[in-house]
Amino acid sequence: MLDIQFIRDNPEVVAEKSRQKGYDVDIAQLLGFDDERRQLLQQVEDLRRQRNDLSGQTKGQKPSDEQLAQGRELKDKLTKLEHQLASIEQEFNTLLKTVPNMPLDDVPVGTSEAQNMVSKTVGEPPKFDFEPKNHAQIAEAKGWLDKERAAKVTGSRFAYLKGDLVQLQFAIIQFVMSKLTDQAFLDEVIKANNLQVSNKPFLLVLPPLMLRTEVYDAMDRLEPRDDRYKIEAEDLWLQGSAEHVLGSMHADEILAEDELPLRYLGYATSFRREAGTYGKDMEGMFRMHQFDKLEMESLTDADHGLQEHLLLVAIQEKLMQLLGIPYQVLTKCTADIGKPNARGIDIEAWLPGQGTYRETHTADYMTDYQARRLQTRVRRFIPATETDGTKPELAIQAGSKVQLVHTNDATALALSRTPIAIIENFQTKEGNVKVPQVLQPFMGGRTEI
RNA sequence: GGAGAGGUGUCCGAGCGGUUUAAGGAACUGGUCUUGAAAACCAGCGUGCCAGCAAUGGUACCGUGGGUUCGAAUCCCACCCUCUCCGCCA
Repeated sequence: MLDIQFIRDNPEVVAEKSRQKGYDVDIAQLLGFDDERRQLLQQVEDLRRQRNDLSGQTKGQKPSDEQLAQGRELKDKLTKLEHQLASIEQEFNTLLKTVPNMPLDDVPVGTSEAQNMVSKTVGEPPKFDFEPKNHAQIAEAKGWLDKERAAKVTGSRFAYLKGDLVQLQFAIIQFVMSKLTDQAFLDEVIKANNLQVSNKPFLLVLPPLMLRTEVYDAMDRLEPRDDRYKIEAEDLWLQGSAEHVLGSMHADEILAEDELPLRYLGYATSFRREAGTYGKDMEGMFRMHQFDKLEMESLTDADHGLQEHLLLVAIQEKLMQLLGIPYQVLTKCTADIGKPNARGIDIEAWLPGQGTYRETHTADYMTDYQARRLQTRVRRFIPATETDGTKPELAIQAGSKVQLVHTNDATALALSRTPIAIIENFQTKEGNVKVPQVLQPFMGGRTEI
């Protein structure tokens, strides 16, 4: 949710930037509700003050008939006004929630994903002296992927993964966990990219895979609900990405400043209905209803949010480089970053089987937009300042202020799509797959599968 | 699933119709003392919203939502969650 004060102060900016993201929000109507609401609120608070005054007078003694009558009258007026206030507040809040986060200035303006900008290309697509196969052909020939039987049990977009592919998946998990929990690795990434961030390692988390409606909605990731799985008879949804359950972990908390940044590396199976993608990417395991993912989630204070975002992208890139997968970095345009996003980056891996780059990672920076509804805050210290003594009234006493945190999430590595990239880029003429060197220690030293 | 207990500020914890503008403690911040630190002592210290340039004032918040009352953290109802015991279970 956006700050109403910001909207009051910058109505044109909000209207324009919302439009850039593809949201048509009636800011004038929103501000009208806001005015109405504030006027009512003042009347209600005045009546409450009168009630409190009266209650203070009769404290410890029986109220007179006159006081009782007065109290009843106040109560009637209040009840009426409070109902009016509640209904206008509901309209106000509903409309306020529809206002998207403001994109940062460096986000390219665009009307569709076609305007996303390739900001960087790393690695050369491999050259083959044979016709490269796609991952489905290789995996099915190897017996690694069985979708036919999965269709029998669960329907389309599910698969049984078997054998070496499973081992490869767990090797990737081990590899990523070993890097992100290693301070030396973070130091290296921070230094190479000239970032001003903490080198605190990530904490491994196995989160719950379901969450309640209220929490999901507060994360602003519940919509479109068509793409979510609802648990029947429970107020629970299957999470679509570990950030949904990781980011909401600290809802309604006021964190201590020295706890930040909070960095989590969550491993979770993610569930997506893939509504509206019928017939798209049906081959292999590119687009599944369920896939495993390692996800980074960071909570920082407002001053470190953007640097943290850049760190997460740098980590994504470094992992891809270590694996040796060619990729490009996409700066997403205003139309393609999500509603709560201020900035969004995608990484796309080169897939020789498709002869194109395809999305394997996302990095989202939400500023304080998610935190406002989650009510995840940090108590920050304001150090005392002294003057030279000539104007002691200018000295500021030490104190603290409570601020919303900034949230960041980013794919560390998505299973299924990263194995696809490995299978296709490292395939041999014989239909085998060379194991990237960094994964070999986690594959029992095997160099080819 | 059955029975019982409970959800209060950053944390612990008292309060169970009107001296609560939420006791007390811890943590934290500043100070005194000290060579320095610890301890001790003194002082400060919740969050949101509304008005205001500000100082400040008002109001709300004691799991959530309703209700009773002149007045609710306190009473009633519903729901959510946690803990203990029993049962079931990987």
